Amino acid sequence: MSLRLYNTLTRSIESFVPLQPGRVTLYTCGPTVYNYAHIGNFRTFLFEDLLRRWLQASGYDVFHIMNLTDVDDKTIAGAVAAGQPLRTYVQPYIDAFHEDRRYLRIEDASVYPRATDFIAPMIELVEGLLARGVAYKGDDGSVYFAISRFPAYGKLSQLDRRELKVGASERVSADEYAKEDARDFALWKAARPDDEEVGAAWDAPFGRGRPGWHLECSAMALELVRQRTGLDVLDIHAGGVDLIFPHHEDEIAQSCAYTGRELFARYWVHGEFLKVGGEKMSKRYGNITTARDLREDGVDAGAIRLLMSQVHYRQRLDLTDAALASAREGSRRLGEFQNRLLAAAGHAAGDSTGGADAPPFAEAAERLDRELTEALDDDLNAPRAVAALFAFASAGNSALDAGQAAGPRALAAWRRAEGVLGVTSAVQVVKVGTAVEVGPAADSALAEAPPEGTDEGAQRSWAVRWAVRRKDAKAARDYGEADRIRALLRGAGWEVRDNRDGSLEVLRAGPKPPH
RNA sequence: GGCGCCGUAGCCAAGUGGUAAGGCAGAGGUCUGCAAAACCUCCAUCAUCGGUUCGAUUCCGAUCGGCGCCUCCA
Repeated sequence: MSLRLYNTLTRSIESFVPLQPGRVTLYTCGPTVYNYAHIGNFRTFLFEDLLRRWLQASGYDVFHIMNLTDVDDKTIAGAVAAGQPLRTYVQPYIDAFHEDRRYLRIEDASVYPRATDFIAPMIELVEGLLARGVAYKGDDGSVYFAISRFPAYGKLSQLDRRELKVGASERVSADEYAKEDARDFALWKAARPDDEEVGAAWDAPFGRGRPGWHLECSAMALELVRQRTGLDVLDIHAGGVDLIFPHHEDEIAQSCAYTGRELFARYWVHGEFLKVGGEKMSKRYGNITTARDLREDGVDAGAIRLLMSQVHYRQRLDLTDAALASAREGSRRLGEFQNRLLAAAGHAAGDSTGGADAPPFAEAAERLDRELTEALDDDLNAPRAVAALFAFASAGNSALDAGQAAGPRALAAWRRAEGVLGVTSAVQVVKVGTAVEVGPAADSALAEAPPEGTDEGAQRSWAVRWAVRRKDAKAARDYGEADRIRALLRGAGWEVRDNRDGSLEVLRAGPKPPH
């Protein structure tokens, strides 16, 4: 059995077969960089990251394109308001996007094309459409796509089965009057003073202006895929469900009218929304949580990824404090297990048994491999994949408690699963007694409050020193003092743990320290 | 008005025509000076009402409730 995906184009689950064996071209609609992306946006990017990782884990060479929309109404409005050139205005948001996605462990796409770097291919595309007679120049100087001349229009969103509500859009833009049909969309927008002011206007044979939103994706996708594979059809195109109509529908119309192909992308996959308090997270509702908000709260990306992974990508997910807390705890547990497994398997590798897996581990590993594959191949059923990971952790903890040896087999299975899911929190464990971090100041005056700031080293040093004091108090059977110190550490987010072998450790679950 | 989605234990959630994964929380237990961690055990009949079926949570219909899209929108 291999990967099956729900294809919005056919509204059914299909076996995934790429155009070229072993290679996949994947295009995902990226952020419009006029602001910080919120985690609703990132839910989609996270689902695409899972798709990307699973394709790679399945052996495919994936060419992943994620565009950055740096020229549209919002970026231009922002640049005008800030009195900056478009490219200048947008740069901090591009940087922030990459920072946020790295925090969330979203793998690098192969390329991140910026719309303003692809003006030439866009102009070429518009010229092609004009030449084919499916585009026309309106009275306002803009160029529009004529839906009536592209019979396949509406296939993706099943427009033929719908009836557009009259006046569903409150906005009646000025260019309505320039179009032949109200549903026609702009390929190229005639330059306005604001566009000129921020450098968002380009000369073109059909008039000075700037690209329409839909055009950007078509032009960049076609250009990059042609460069890479020589083809003019994508394997997979992904995005959020709200892009199905009109964005993706319009991309299909432009691209197919231009290439003459029946398909622009062979598989269209769409992720559902993230909701907050029952409502869609949207800048419009003002219920935004950004990735950086969560990071500042000390949330490990593993917890966020777990939260998202516990709900299927085609199912809406409601973000609540309880759900996040639940995911943090689960992710922490996985992190603790990972620490144990790594230590055990690392130790086993050097011992006389040759590092072989004890039967319970060999069995658990085989099962995890199988269940992970079954789950993810089944339209990326991450909830089931995560369940398999938890089952492995439970079995592994149990086996470790029983003194069973973990070896390379168990380690490989864990790494494969966690490598795709990335749902484990980093749990810092510092063994106390090694004196490595204690230093000469161990018995000098030590502040009861943890050090200010985010210096991990200072935090850890502080915790270790107190832990050493507690160790001494405990050795002296001064349990009152030992308990007081534990409470002190707990208040700063550290837990003290006495192990069975008499060793002592302090640990904390949190975001990965900056690297 | 059109198209569509959802309603599973305290919370989140997967799934199946033959009596329901997983996570969090909770209860009891093992271990521990006390904890923490880990492990073990316990904790649902799947919104309501009809229908089809030997049998439905799983198919069909209706009802109630929540939500999304219909050219800004991940």
